[in-house]
Amino acid sequence: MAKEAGESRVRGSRTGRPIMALLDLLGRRWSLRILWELRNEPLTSRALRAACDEASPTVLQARLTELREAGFVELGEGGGYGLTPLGRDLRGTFMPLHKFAERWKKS
Amino acid sequence: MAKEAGESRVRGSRTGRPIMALLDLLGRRWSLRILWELRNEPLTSRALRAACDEASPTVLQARLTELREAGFVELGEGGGYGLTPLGRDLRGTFMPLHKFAERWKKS
DNA sequence: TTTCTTGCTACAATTACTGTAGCATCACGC
DNA sequence: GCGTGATGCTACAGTAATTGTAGCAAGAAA
Repeated sequence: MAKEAGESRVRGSRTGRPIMALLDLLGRRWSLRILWELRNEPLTSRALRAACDEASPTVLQARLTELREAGFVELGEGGGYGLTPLGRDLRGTFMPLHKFAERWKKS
Repeated sequence: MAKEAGESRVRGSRTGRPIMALLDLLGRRWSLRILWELRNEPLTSRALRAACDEASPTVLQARLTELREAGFVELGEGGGYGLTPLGRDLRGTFMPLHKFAERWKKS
């Protein structure tokens, strides 16, 4: 699907603004969750699926492909999905969501 | 759908962990985009729709309802949707996405 | 009372996702 | 070599979510 960062056939905005492409990609089902579950260590496709409440392998596979094409996730040589340096960069930007979620719970 | 923060019938995880509920809510189509478009000022439902590339009012309305129930968005008295204090708090946590998106584009 | 704009809904068509099953490949123990 | 188990990944029918278009009721002007 998306082939290069910030361009290409992205649902919604086609203005080329990378933030739109990013919001679109992250707004697909399981995208955020996958990045979240990979935040600490790489996981095999099956471990990842278990972490994602046994979500359908069909979507997970689709999301993983998209996230790989986006350059956020990679498949290690010995198997197992992990974050790329760029993916770790992205992780850094939404790790604060964790603390926000706690604040949210209290409201 | 969701009625209170961090609980209730949330797709995916039912562990009660608020981060899961948050990732699920934000992972629905147009959720992130709506919050993004409201980041600066309140918008009327129609202005919001225009900002969201004329997305279907059906989904937008559904997302707005969910985001309102989550306490992130509110409908002002004179009309127009805006972020609540909690919503502005949330906005703060993913505003860095903008800069990340720029870095991403360059990769 | 006509003409806006507002928030919001109906509904059929289309797309996305789910759940289950299973394949091909590789490494291991034997 | 032959089973056993794990890996990444795919097929496919059923279900749920989203799209696109049209339109409604209420309020504010004019």
